Amino acid sequence: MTSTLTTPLYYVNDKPHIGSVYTTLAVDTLARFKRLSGENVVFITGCDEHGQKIQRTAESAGIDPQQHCDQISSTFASVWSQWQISNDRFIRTTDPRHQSIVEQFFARVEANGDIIEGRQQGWYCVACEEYKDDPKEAQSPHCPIHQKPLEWRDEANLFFRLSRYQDAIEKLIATEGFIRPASRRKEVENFVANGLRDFSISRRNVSWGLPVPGHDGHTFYVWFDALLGYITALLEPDQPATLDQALSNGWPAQLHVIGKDILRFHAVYWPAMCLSAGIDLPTGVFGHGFLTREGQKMGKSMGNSIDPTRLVELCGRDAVRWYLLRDIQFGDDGDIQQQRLLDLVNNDLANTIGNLVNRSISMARKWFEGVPSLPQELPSNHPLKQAAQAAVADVASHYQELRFHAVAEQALQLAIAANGYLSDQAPWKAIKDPANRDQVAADLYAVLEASRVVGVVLQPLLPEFSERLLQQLNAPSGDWIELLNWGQLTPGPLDAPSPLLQRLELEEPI
RNA sequence: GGCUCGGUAGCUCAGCUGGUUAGAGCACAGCAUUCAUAACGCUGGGGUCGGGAGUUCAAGUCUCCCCCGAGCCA
Repeated sequence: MTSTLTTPLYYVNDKPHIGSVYTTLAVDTLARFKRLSGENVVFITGCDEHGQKIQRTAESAGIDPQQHCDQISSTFASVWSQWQISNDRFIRTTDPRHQSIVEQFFARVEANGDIIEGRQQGWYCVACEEYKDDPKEAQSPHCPIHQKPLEWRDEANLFFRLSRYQDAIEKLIATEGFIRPASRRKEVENFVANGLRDFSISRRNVSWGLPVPGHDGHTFYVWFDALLGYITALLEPDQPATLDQALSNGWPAQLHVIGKDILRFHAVYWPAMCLSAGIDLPTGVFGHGFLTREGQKMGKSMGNSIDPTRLVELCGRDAVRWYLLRDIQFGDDGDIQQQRLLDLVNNDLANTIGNLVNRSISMARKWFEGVPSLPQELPSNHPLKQAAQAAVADVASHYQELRFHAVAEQALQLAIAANGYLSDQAPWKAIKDPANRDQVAADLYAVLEASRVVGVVLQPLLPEFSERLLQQLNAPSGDWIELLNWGQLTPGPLDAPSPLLQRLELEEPI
């Protein structure tokens, strides 16, 4: 059983922005969780490279569209590597194998009687690659999203008979858990309830796209082609580009994680296409929220975009992952505030968790040369054992449901409990009387063990930070689920600790 | 215009089916402490719960109207 997880295939219109990083970090965390839990994961990301918008962008830059795509998609690839994203695949829709998959898929849909010729008239936004609903007689209408003039189109196109799938789609989106978060389901339901209309899947006069077999002059509408990238991506590098081969490698996708703006494509159009082609439906779609920055939309025109590369250089991977996934409930919109980023990273990671590990190891080394051996087993109602059990409870389902903030909160609570326990027990005082040595040993063991559990819980979320933490504790490795259980640190020497995370100090804006 | 979701301390947000003096974290102030990354711990100030009306013994929590913000559809 393979868990196929996807980010969107990012449009190569421009370099990666923080929003793409956000989505990708979330899927990365989920993928890491699943791998640690023993699942076989295919984590797919990549780029969507066709369409008139790309064609025009390349033209205006005076380069060949392919060259443009090569440039931008290589930027995406290098950003993901910079962020140490654990994707298994990086698919580009200009991959020659993709064309073959699209053709086979289209043939099935056409054979099923779902392709008809029709005429599409209306105002079109090239930037959205979408027809808008402005009335025919509108005078120079503009796209509300892009603020650009709409173009009048009147062309014969191929249509996909989406309307035939009204009932099936209604049933699908009513399925518990198919659309997450649940709060976004209503929106799609309303849209579907208004009646599904056939939509055009081809364009004329767009050369930068895949030609539609048997229909001269048509290229596939970029969305039709792009969604199929999820399937092409399943092909191993050396496998023949057949639809059946790809599908056997992990289809259906378990979850498509996307921004809320493209929920409809994934929750309605895409499943209908799959139904038509007779292939299994993805089991879930998660539409997350949008990020603003200091209360403002980000964008080139605003001049307040966040460059992922600069961000990671200034703050580091751990800090950004922590901030984005712990402070913003995944699914909701969020606002990136620099001061808050600094406060949370410094408080939570450097002070609360980092310093906990640092002080605990220092004491353990000073008085016991490392993890103390226990004179007798800790009582089963030990406060830190209980705190650890609370921290671990539901951790798997929190990850499974993409409640990353809840995971973070639970880990943090355990670290806070451990710090509090140290204050209560004050081993630095107790140790002054040799009669207390056993008690101090037990206390330090408990605190070190609690720290270990914090590290294990956070592994999918903060892979590098957790790795350093567990290494400093000389913690055992093994089955992740097992490692969540209390009491696995073995007595033995420890090396001198070094801070897990330096406090961030930023003079300049990110 | 129809619909959806929000509006709770300076900032992020919790507050389930209505029930004692409305909570947490951050920020801020003070105390304490030295094992530790000027870290940890404790205490405190701070909110007419968007506005108004209503239902109720009792409303942040229910109903209606209005205002503001985000979004989907037309």
